[in-house]
This record gives sequence, structure tokens and C-alpha cells, in this order.
Amino acid sequence: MSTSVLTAVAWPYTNGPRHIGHVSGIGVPSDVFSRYHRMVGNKVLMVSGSDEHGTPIQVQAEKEGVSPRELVDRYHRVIAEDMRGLGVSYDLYTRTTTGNHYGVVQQIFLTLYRNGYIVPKTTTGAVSPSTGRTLPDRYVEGTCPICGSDGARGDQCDSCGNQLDAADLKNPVSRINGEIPEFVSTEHLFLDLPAFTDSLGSWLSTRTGWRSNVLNFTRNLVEDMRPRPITRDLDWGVPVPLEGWDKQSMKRLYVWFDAVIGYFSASVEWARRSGDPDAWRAWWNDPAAQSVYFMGKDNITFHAQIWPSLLMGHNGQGDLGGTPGPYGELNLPAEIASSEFLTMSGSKFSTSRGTVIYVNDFLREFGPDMLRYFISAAGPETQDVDFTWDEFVRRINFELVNEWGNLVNRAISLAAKNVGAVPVPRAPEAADEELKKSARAAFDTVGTHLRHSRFRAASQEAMRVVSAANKYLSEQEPWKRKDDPDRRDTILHTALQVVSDANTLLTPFLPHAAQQVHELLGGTGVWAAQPEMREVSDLDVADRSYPILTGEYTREQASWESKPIEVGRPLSKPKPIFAKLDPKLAETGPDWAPIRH
RNA sequence: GGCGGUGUAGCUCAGUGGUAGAGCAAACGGCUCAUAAUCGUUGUGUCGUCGGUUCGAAUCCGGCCACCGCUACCA
Repeated sequence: MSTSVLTAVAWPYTNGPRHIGHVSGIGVPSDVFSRYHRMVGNKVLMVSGSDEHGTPIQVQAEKEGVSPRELVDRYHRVIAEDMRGLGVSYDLYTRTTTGNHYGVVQQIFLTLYRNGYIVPKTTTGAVSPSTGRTLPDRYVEGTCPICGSDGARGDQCDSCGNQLDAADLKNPVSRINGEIPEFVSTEHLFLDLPAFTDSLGSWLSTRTGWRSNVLNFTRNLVEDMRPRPITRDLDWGVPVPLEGWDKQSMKRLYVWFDAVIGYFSASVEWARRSGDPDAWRAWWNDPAAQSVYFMGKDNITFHAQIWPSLLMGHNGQGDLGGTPGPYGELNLPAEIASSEFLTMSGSKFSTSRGTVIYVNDFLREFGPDMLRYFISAAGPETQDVDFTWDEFVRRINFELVNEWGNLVNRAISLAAKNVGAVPVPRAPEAADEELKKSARAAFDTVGTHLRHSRFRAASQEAMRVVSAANKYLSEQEPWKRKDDPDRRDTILHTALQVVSDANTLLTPFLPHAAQQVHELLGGTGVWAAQPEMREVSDLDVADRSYPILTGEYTREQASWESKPIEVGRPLSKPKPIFAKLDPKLAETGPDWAPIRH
């Protein structure tokens, strides 16, 4: 039976190109997951986009001397290209500066407001005198009132580690332009999180199958929920659709509020572009649909606490009750698949320290599947993982190239040389049946791991089939069977069948290589479909266009089963699907990201 | 400070009560179809530390040590 699966992928902040840490916990795992579900026959909707609002964008734009829109136009394209190159199969990768997103966000806001979950409050905050914009605490610098050290930030002092309030800093200065911030009282709208204490708490208590760290962390949060501001004094964001607020150029919805709604607005945009504007309902209104959210651990609070609260408030399911808005009752997250962090030589990726590896550099030199394999086999799934070139070279050369690449080359070369086509199997023996059986059984074990987002275990199980096939060939020695062509053909047929099965099992991880292997085995057409960049017109704003990622994944042939290979298909001597990495890479790193000693 | 995580073979890790595991690395041997690839054999550990529960603990409980993350106006 086909299930509707929504793959909701965290929205990258549009302030620069992606590094491999960004995609290791989010892009690659979510894509492996989605590809698997499509192969099983489920209806997958995979959405994400660029998160483009907020103070950091504005600050950076000013630093670069461009408008915020120019900045995000540039990086949206760069990030989309990174994802395309990696083969992340979004049904829609869009952005938050679209007319559609603005409309959906405002509609959700209005429903929350009508249901009583949004309340005004007057607060005191730092404001830049020259621009009138909110100055977030971390952009205020001064002397720490506790330990007296200079250079403390408004949110926290790095010297003594205490949390601070920007208003308490001595000699506060804006880190953006050095001016002295004003502390003014200003009215803002708040999401009334305490009004979800009971509803969110009881919802969480019914969650099963979530990773325990996500559940524990969120339960902790629920114990102490305070109203959270959803507006800012800023002119870069979604306008507040309320009488009196909509005309103020310096009041906008706070970026986190509009960004999480992106999962839903992107689904709506996808539906509108598909020709059936209500098509999103299969994933959002049908309680049988599954929605799985992929993000880094720093984002758990937004996905397990705030986003469910927004949805409950919209649905009228919070402690204050209410009724759903025009979108009807929207599904809450079924699973929060949060990842840990990829570190670089023991510390966080850092642009300023030069410890960073950009996706586009990586793709240019190694192509997508080596990175995809490494992340799947050794990514930060349950704990932080340190990326080293040494480990990368080892995994790729010994596991991917030697075992899998060589098996493909070995089996097809043998068949091509001896038969020139997929040979006819004669009387199979026990060893043949056993190998084929274990390959067939792997569809269950690997599939179970993938459904539970256990990508390391899944790829390991798939590789087990590869090892078994190598061992089988060594034992059966088909190259010594010139005097018994029937037996030789049976062995070669078996080996090719298992290569085909292993290729299917590896397709979610290695979609590009899988396409090649499909063709080496004599197949034609699209085995694993890839996303494409498309330039589209904004659906609601005249004269505006932007690039999206989308794809026609229904035309791909890959399906999650052992398909009998077609006897008689011509085979020719293959070219290796992977080139081995130079071992020197392990010591020096590539010249665009050299290892520093 | 609070919350949480991690500490198992040289390396990367799996292993939630019943005689310590995998892959890689190392050593030796086989094979030579294949990208010097592949197959087989072999070793290795006070499972951070101290104590407790138990017939029995890497596995449960408590103390301690080391490293790390989060701590909400960060998007």
C-alpha cells in the first residue's frame, strides 16, 4: 500500500555557499530517505528552500554593499546549484522571498491570531539609532557586568560564560557599525507558547520511535515555555498582516516564524505549479500521511517545540482551543530526524579559520557520490563525527572503489569477455542460490534501517552483499571453467544478478553511479532521476522570476526489489565507475583545502 | 550553573544482563578474472575510573575524571 511521505528538509540560511557539514546531517540523509521511499512506491513530497530573511542577511548585505535581495538572489542560486550537484532530489527547492510564501505565512499568522495564540507585548530592546532596526543581543558588545572583561556579547560573555542581557552591558557598542545602541521600548507580537504547555506536552507523551535525545530535549523545553517574539523592528521580512502593523515599514515577522512555515508554503507552491492547487492536501490533511523532518541538532527546538505549537495553534488544538484556518487541520511532524554535527579536525567548520570544505569545491574534484557515500557510511548520525581526509580516502578507496567499483568491473568484464552478453543460467547450485537469496533478503534489512533513518547501518548492510559477491567469485573461479561453459555461465549470471541487486540497494546512496551501473548492465533510460534547476516566474508577483530545483522522479525505473536481469543483453568491457583517490590526499588534503599542520 | 552526550582492539565504530564484536590498519598464505584488485588465516582489549545491585555488568544504579554539545531574540 502506498503511503504519502513528506520529507521536510531544513532550510539553509542564504548567507553563503554550503559546506559539507551543512549537507552531511541534512541534505544527503534526507535524499537517501526520499529516494528509498520512492523506490518502495510511496508518494514522496520532498521540499525545502532558502531561508532569506533576518538581521544577519541584512548585515552581510550592507557589508558587501548590496541590497539584501541582491545578496539572497546570489546565494539562493549558489545553494540550489550545490544541492543539484549533489543530486538531492527535491520535488521543490524554493525560497522564502516568494509571493506564495508571503501569502501562506500571513494566512497562518492570521489564523493563529484569530485563535488567540498571538499577543502584543511591550519590550525594551537595543535599536540602532542610525537605521532604527532591532539590534539583536549578539550584535551588541561591551564590558561584562559580571567578570569585567571586554568584548562580551549581549547574549553571552565568552570569558566567563554567563548569559547576559544586552541592557546590562557596560559601554555597549554595536558590532555592526560601532555606534552606541539605544535601548527603547517597542511593541512586538509574541507567540503565546505557554498556551501550548498541556497540548504540546500530551502530544509529546504519545510520540514513539523518536530518538531519545530529541524527546528528552523537547520535554525539557516544554517545562518552561515563555512567550516568544515573532516580530522585529526590521524592514527585511514578511509584513505583519494586521491593521496598524501592515503600514509600518520597520515591523516585520521575525525570520524564524516565516522560515518554519516554509515546509508548508513550499508544499502549496509545489501543488500550484503541478496544476492541482490542492495536491498538497495528501501530505498535510490526511492523518495517514507521514512527515519526517531533517535538521541539525541545533534546530530541534524549532521543529519539536515551536513548529508543532504553530501547527496546533493554527489547527485550534492548543490549550486555548480555536478552529482551523482555510487550510484545514494540518499534520504535526511524525518524526524529527535530527543529526549531530560534522566537525573538521576536532572543531566546528569555520570560514574565518579556514577550516571549511565547500560543497562546490568538493563536487568539482570528487563528484557527488563519494561524498554521499562517506556521509551515509560515516556521517554524524548519532554523534558528532570528525571529518579527516585520511578517513575519507580510506572509506572511498577501500570500501567504495575496491569493493563495489571493482566488483562491478570484475563481474561485467568476465561476462563481456567470455560471453559478450548476459549469459544464460543453467542448473544453479547451492552456492548460487545462497548468494542470490542473501541479496534478496537485504532488501528487507536495508529497507528497515532506512525507514528508521539509520543510514550507517543501512549502507553497511548493502555493502555486505557486495563483499559476499566478491567472495563468491573468488570461490567459484569462473575464469577456470573454460571446459564447462554451462557452469561458467551460471556463475556469471549469478554474479551479474547480484551486482544488479546490490546496485538497486545502493541506489539511494549512490544514484549517479547506480545510473552508470544500470547502463553497464545493458539497461537504458533513467534508472535514478536527478533534480534539475528551472527558472520560473513568481506565481503571485509580476515580473519576478527565480530558480527552483525540481525533478521528474516518477519516470525513474529504480524500484526496491530484486529484478531478474535480462538474458542476452549485450555487454562490453566496462569503464571503472570510480577512480581511486591519490593516497597523498590523506596527508596533504586537496590544494583548495590543504591540511594545516 | 542547568540539561544532555561521549569515553570499547593501532584507527573508525557496533554491541542495554549471560563466556568481548565488525571494518580498516598489521603479519602470513592463496588466487590472478578484475582499478596491485580479490579470497583465506592470525593476533590484539584491566569495555575511562572507583564503588553498588545481581548467581552473573561494557550493558542497571551512584561518585569521580576527561572531552564535547545545547542553554531559547541564533537563523
